[in-house]
Formats: sequence, structure tokens, C-alpha cells
Amino acid sequence: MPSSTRVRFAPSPTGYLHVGGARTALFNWLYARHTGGTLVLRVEDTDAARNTAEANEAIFEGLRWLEIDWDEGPDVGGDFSPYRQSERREIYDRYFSRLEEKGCLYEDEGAMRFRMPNQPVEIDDLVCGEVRFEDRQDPDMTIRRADGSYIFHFVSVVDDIEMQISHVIRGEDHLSNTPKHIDLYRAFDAAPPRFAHIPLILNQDGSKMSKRDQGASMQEYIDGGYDPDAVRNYLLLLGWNPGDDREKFRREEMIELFDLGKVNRSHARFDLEKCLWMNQQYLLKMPTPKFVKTAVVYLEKTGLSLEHVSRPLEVIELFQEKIHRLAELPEMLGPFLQDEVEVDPQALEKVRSREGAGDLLTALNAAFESMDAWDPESLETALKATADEAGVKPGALMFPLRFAASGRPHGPDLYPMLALLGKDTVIKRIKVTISLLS
RNA sequence: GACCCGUUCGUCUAGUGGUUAGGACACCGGGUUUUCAUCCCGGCAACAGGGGUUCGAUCCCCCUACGGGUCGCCA
Repeated sequence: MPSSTRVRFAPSPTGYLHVGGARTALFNWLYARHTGGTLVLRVEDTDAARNTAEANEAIFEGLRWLEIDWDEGPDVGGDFSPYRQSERREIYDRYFSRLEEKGCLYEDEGAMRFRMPNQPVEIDDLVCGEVRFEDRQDPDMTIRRADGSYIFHFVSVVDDIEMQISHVIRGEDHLSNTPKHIDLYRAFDAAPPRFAHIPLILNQDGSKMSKRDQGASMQEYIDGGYDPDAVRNYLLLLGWNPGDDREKFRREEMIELFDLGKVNRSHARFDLEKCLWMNQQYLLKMPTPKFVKTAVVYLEKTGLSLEHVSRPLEVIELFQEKIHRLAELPEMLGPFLQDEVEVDPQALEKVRSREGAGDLLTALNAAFESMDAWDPESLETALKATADEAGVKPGALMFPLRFAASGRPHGPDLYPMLALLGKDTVIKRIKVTISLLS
């Protein structure tokens, strides 16, 4: 049974999709799906001077990336078409006339203004509860510019009436605007929808998150090689929780559990660390073939070529449990991509400070040179035997060896890494390191 | 300035008129992986302040402080 719930996400295409906007879209989408209702995507492009086609595309791309799908919108149509405000001129004119006939408007320097009744208004907000505006002092609001184009507050209300929106779920920054909107509904003799004002997302320091701030643009997540499932999950937790300790939710699970009544009332600070952790968790649990495939697509997009890497898929697989996001991959792939190893100076010092590291590497080199098989198991056996002979613990060999093979203190599991690097490369690099140490 | 919203560990948050105020991230310590950025275990750490109401308040009410939002011919 389809419900009559109709919600909308109404972005203005003036830039990329903001993380706050993405979460607003997410909550709208979840509510629509949870209730079996309809999600409308409406493009609020009434300010021609500020809107661009690129921004429009970026917003669509961001939503699709998060797998937020809509039922009605500029690209898919619907019963209340068109869904771009720039194409709804006649509708606004019609509503405008109604206000004009009722004597609600007057002209001011060519623009048209709506006389604010400034009567008390009470909102029963689904998130904030009952909010009363008693002592209102709003100035008359402009609803049409001198050039004939309409202003946000007006078109937003008209469209919500026309598109039969039942629930307006939007950022809390609109809570203070709501009385003005209610005045318009009253002027049109229309019943206002239910409102749900969701808290904002702030920066680490509590300031308002804006354009340049880290994590603000959805593009950062796309470019950074995040898993959309992880980002969606993290965003969901910024302002909503199921009331218990669970915090990882599959897409279907979110839909089932989501409820506006459980949305928080206070603002949340954005924590990139936790977002990265969430992403790492998702990468870790991803089926390996999917991880590899996703990584390959990502690397191709960044223009990094694995042409000269033998067994590239196995190499990528090595890093699944080591990275937080795919953007870390190009850097980490270094030892596989370049002939010469880039030496981490601190790691070099650490190896230097270990007594006998050079001798151990020499012994290791000899052992490796005589090996026929070159697989993780054989390598492990050879290393342990060498350690035994030298009277040291295997651990004493592993760090110098890792450093020799990759130039770095960290990396994937040692033996599989050596195996994939290949015998020639590893031996060559051990020799270089020995000379570096002497 | 006026109006509106908010305030539990550093961060995201759970929670109830009586709890050792719980979980997660981060951080610190230990263990495993005889490497490591994974993993496991442990630890640190919070009810903004002041008045009420009450036998009893983190929870209910008021005030203050602080934070955020709105007051555009931006959305």
C-alpha cells in the first residue's frame, strides 16, 4: 500500500553537494523509503546569476554516488513536472496573482513585497517539538524581484503546496524562516505540511561548516576513494541513532530503522577520523574481489598505471586490510611501481641503530639467492632458518628486510609482499641496502 | 540587537526521577600477528553553572553562561 507521504530534497545548484545537504537528502530519502512514500528532487534555481549546470550535475552525481534515488525529479519526470523552479514560472505567476488579489502585496522599487501579518505562530516540529514564535518582528518579505524572478521563500512554499509535500525535512537553519512560510500557507488557504528541522553539521571547532572546510564537499569522498556505504553510514550517525549501541547499518537496515522521532536536536561536529575509521571497516569487510575491482577502477581514474606490475590484482589485494581509503593506495604502491626504492630516512636510522643488521641482511641475501621456490611459505621458512643460524629472533630480521625491500617501516604482510615483489627485485634491493649500511 | 534552537567523556552518542552514567572514534597501556597501519584485551575521560520542584535530580521548571541559527531583491 503506497503511503501518501511525500518529501522533497530541494538543492540549489550553486556549488558541489555539501555534506550537510547530503545528510538532509539522506534523511528525506530514508523517511520516504521507510514510510513507502515518495521522494521528490526539486532543483531550486530561481537565482539565475548563481546557478550553473556543473553544480547541478555535481549534486546529482553526489546523490547517485550515495545511492540515494528519487521518484520524481527533473531527470525522471513525475506528475508534478517540471521539477526545476526556473521552468515553473506560470505556476508562480498564478499564485502571485492570488496574493495580489487578496491585497497582500505592494510594490517597492519595482520588487513586490508581502505584508507580514506578524501573528504568533506555533510549529509542532517532528524533531524540535513545539516551537512558539510569539513576538514576531519580521519585515515585509520580498517575494518577487524587480526583474520578475521569484524569491526562495515564495517559490518553496508554492512548490510544496503544488507538489503536495506532506513533510518538509530540512536543516535547522530554516526553523526561524518557518513562521514566514506558515504566513504564506495561510495566505493561500493551504494546510502547511509537517516540519522536521534536523540539526546542522559543524566543523571540529564548532564553527559553521562551509565551502572550504575539510570534508565539506561530497566530491572529497568520491575522489578520496571512500566507500559510499561507509559514508552513508557515517552521515546517518550524525544526528540519528537507533537508541542502542548499534552503529553499522546496511542500506536496507537503515530504511527499516529510521525514524524522525529519533533524530537528535543538537548540532553535530564533523569528525573525519571516525569517518575514516568507518570507511576502513567497510573496506575490510568488503569481499576481496569487490575490493580489488573497486580499487582498479579508482586507480584508473587517478591515471595510475599498473601496466608494469606483474600480478597487479594480487598486489592490490595485499592492501585491503591496510588502508582507510583508496586514495592511500598510489602512495603505498610505490615499492611496486618504481625500480628504485624511496628510502624513509627515519626507517633507515632505525635499521642502522640495530647492531648487526647489515650482517643479517647479508645472510638473508645468501639464503634467498639459493632459493628455488619464491612463495610466502618458502620465504618464511628461509627467514626463520637464517634467524636460527644467526642466533636471533625472526623479528630481528623482519624489520630490516621490510625496510630493504620497500624502503619503509610499514606495509603489507611481509612474506606475501616479498613474493609479489619478485626474487630479482628483492635481492637487488637487499644488496643496495647492505651497501647503504656499510 | 531582536527572535528561535541547543548544551552528557576531546568527538559522535545511549540513558533513567534512585545506574558503578553505557557504547563508538581518538588517545594511552598490554597481548597476538616472532614485522606492521589489522585484530583482541584493558585504561583515561562527561551530565555547562546557579536556583527551584522533590525524600531524591543528569533527567522536570526558571535564570545565567556558552554555542548555533534567522532577521537578504541568497537558497
